[in-house]
Amino acid sequence: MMTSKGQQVIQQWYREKNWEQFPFQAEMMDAYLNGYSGLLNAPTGSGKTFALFLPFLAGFINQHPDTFKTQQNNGLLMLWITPLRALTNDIRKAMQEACNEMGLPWRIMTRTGDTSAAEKSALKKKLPEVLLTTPESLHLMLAQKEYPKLFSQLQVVVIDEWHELLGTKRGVQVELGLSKLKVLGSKSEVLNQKSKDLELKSHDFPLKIWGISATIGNLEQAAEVLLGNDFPKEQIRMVRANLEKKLDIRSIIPQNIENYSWAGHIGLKLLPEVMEIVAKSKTTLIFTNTRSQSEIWYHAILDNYPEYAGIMAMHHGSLDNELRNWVEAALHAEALKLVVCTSSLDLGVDFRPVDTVVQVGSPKGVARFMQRAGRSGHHPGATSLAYFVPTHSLELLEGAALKEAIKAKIFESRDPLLLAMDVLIQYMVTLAVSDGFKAEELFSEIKTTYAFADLSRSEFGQLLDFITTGGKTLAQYDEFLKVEVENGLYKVNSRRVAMRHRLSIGTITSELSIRVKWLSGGSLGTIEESFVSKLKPGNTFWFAGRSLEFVRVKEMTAYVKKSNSTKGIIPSWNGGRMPLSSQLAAVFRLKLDEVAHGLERDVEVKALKPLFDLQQKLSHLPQSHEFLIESFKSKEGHHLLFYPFEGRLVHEGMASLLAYRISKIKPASFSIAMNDYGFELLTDEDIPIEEALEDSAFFSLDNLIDDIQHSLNANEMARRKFRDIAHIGGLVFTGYPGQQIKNKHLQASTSLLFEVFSEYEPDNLLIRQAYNEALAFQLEEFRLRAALQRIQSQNIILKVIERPTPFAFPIMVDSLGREKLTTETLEERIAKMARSYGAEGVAEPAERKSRKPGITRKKGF
DNA sequence: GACCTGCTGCGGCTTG
Repeated sequence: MMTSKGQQVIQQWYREKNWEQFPFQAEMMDAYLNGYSGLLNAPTGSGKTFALFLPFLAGFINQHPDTFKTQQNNGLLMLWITPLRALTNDIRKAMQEACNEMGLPWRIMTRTGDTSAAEKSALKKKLPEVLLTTPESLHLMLAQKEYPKLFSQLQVVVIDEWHELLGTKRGVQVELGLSKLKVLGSKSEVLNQKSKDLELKSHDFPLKIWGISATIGNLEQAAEVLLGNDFPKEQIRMVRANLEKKLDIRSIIPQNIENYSWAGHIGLKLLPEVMEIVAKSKTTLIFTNTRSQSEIWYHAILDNYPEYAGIMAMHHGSLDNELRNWVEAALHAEALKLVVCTSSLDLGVDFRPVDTVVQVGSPKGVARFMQRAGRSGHHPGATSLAYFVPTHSLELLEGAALKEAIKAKIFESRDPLLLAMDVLIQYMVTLAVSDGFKAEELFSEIKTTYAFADLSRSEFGQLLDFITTGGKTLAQYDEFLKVEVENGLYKVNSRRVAMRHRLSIGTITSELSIRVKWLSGGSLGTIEESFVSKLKPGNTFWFAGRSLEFVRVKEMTAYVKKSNSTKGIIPSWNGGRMPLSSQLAAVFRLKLDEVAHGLERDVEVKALKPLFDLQQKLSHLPQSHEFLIESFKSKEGHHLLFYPFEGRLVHEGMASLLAYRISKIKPASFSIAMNDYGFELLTDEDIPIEEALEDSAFFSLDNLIDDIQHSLNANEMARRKFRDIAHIGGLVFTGYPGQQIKNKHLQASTSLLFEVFSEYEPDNLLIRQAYNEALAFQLEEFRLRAALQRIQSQNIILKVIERPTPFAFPIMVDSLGREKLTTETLEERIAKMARSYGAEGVAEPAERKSRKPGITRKKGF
């Protein structure tokens, strides 16, 4: 094959930079120059930015072989979208340097929330050749008058980190944005072709769209979603980097498994073992699952290993940005030996000096663990070293499952969202705010997206009604009449409506948080309203790794001063709940089956032998064709324990469902507890479980939805989902920047809307969406069905047990957490419970306790 | 207002 001028220039420039090291770069160049769009599957640190930027440059040079060094442009040629504004600056710098070195007089700019007003207006006057932006900022651009001009010269759009967006509403927003760019881009290219007679190989979609994605279970589908339904299949390419990353994963095995905790999730008992690893490593990242767990670990290390003061830092999403940036910079500068963090450090730039990663507690998913493990040994060819620290005994088996899954290359999928009406409504108003839209034109554009392929014309009609007249229900309220129709053009004429809309573009909603500031000025981060409300002036709490005395709260800010107290509570945040992924759960069940068959391949399984022996002795070790139920009586009542090993969300739904089905035989009220492995039904009456099991309907899928509606407070679940939907759909205004409307008011108004719709317009599309979201995300209906189906084909083993088994114990401890009034720490209560049940293997508060800091894992006082 | 272990991410500054 002839190499074009563009390729020669690029190759010459890139030669010193190890082009040959990444063979996929050549394949990418070829795909791009031949007019393909598609998906590049490459991890961070593989030069993926250049893999797309350089082919684009080569294409440009080919179009202007003699003049490219002087070629002036009057428009945007490349749009680069990333989910993280922090990434835009690094990418911009790298691109700009490349252009400078090649003598190309180009400007690379960013447009995000961080871009100054001056820069934004500069952008409006003269567009750069390359613009780096976020999905939200793209939509803000679409909300500008005469936005088509911005994109009239556009040749390629790159969606970086597509796997992070796919499966979220931000992803849907990207799909909608692309459907518009495709129309604008193709129109302009047709013009270009006529006037300049460009020689392009493909003409249907001259706008190229490329996604960059880490490995996920559904890459092919990821490409489909990105490109939409109308993209010609023969114009799509998948380029795979196929860079094998060597991983060395080791579980930390508690020395005496019989004395290791059966329950719990903090894992501090293994602190000495972890610190041994830290001491031997150059730089270590300790990943925890929650922000409060990071604080707890940081505090414990500082207390027990004071020599780490100054060379250790913490990083999580509620810490001030300035602090987080400092930590990242210090990591790069190799000034830190240890960072305790959450997944906030998952993203972003690579941390080259890191040689060891420690994961405390189950990462709950294969991909998440891979990504974290990959943070260490960040040189091409280097081996990543990651340790898994179980926080309770049985979790050790997850370590074995993780290794197995990684070996078998099992990855989670990101399921694309369908028919997110709230996002669509927002988009429609966005277009109405700028130049307005024609209904039929827009409908056909929207139909090209994967998300709205099944949108019916009548549903679209309902949405049009909704934004123009408020729909059936809200027609009397001016507040909701946003869009007007003039000669078939849907337009927003009110400046107030337009501005409010621009203020609320985006799909990320969050709880109102309180900023924590020193009395002397300077911000530490944010904590939640509910936590602050429990503080009294003079109280001490630990946050951002410091002991703080609460002074007062004023205008959404909690003022604090330094405290010398070594005791204090640690805030916890209400974040998302991460159930065990279905892929990891499946491998976990596989491991359990091996255990039941007496196979002891893994060190983890060997170590757990005493625990499994006890489980077998007291009850049973289920094989893969068996389903274990344990029945047990105590002074609290009748306990039933079920073990689907399917993740806690599914267990929550299944527990309510089965409780409901039992109560049809004999009325009773149940209390429910669950973890990722199973769930417990507890009632003070005798449960007719044998009778229930004889009925084939017990685990049946028949009447599933109906029974779920009866057994769970489906209304309440939908009402909670509706709150976010109402925000995104623009039904409530969250206030001007800096003066947010009180949470309680918003709560009340979305709740009211939910009721009004439910009563007068039950077929309302947003209400329907709320129920669907509750079913899909809260209940994981799909997994619930699959689990029920599996159980139906299994042999049910019902064991009457004398006392809690190793499987049962952690679940029953879980239910302790819900008791409202107690002054004991969880640890004390576990110990007490262990004594009262005579359960073996439950550690008394260990001898290490004297070294431990005065942390109680309690919320509030 | 509910959650009780629970991550991450963006954007906007003027009307009525």
